[in-house]
Amino acid sequence: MSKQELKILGQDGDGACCGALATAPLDEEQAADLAKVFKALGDPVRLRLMSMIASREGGEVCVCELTPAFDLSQPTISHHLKLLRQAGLIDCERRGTWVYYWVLPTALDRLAGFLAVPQAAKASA
Amino acid sequence: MSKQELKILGQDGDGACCGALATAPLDEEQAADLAKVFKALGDPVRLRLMSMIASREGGEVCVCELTPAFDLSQPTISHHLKLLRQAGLIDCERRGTWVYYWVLPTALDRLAGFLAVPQAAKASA
DNA sequence: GGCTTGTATTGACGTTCATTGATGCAACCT
DNA sequence: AGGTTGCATCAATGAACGTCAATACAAGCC
Repeated sequence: MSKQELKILGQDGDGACCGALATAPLDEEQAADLAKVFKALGDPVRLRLMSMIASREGGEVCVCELTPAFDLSQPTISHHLKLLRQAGLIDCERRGTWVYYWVLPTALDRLAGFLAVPQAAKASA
Repeated sequence: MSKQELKILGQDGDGACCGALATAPLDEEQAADLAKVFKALGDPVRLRLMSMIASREGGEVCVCELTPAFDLSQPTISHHLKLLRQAGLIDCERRGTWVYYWVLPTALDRLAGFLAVPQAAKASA
């Protein structure tokens, strides 16, 4: 079910890490990859989808519970879920008739770590 | 110099806080406000600008140092800087002939805190 | 005052994106 | 098999976005 996802926010820690934003200037490739993830979060509908999935007890939500929460058509919700999945922020699995989505916590943590301003830089603020 | 900036990422801590994404579903207004900030980061040029400014010794960068780092026209860079400023991520000040930009660390920290998955939710992952 | 340099704003253009109705596919039910 | 429900894909449309050339504004210099 999980086809193409971005690898930047994967499990291993070779590339960008803690406070990378304020550590050194990003090169074009890093910036392009990260921009895709932030762009995925840069839409109110997708942010609400993320929070609805992330805040769910058990961590999984059926699409049938997400769609009626919006004044949008079902294809639109499906489209947004696809973008979030391609950004590597969520994943899904078909279980019988229904499809369940969950967030990838490591992706969120890595994004958070990327943004957090390192202590060293806080002095000169 | 600083006209309109988003207040979501301001100094005080009444609204969304640590791990808010995974704590409860966002309402439409919260989602719309936050989406603007993530959207501002959802462009490779703006991400590079952010990292160039944030990683700068002293925390300030003159526009005249930013513009030549890109294969883009000066108005385009100015446009991106304006968007970052309107998102509340950076601020600027004119000093004689030149304009200096710096990041607002609290904004980044609040974004990072918003994304970070709280410990409670990590168990069920 | 005029000239030059640094930065922001305007207006236009091409591309990307969000949204929809129609359609397709998968799984259940009888 | 036929019908129904849940979800994804397709094709089209209007809005938003990134970019630039031209222009305007601000500050220093002659």
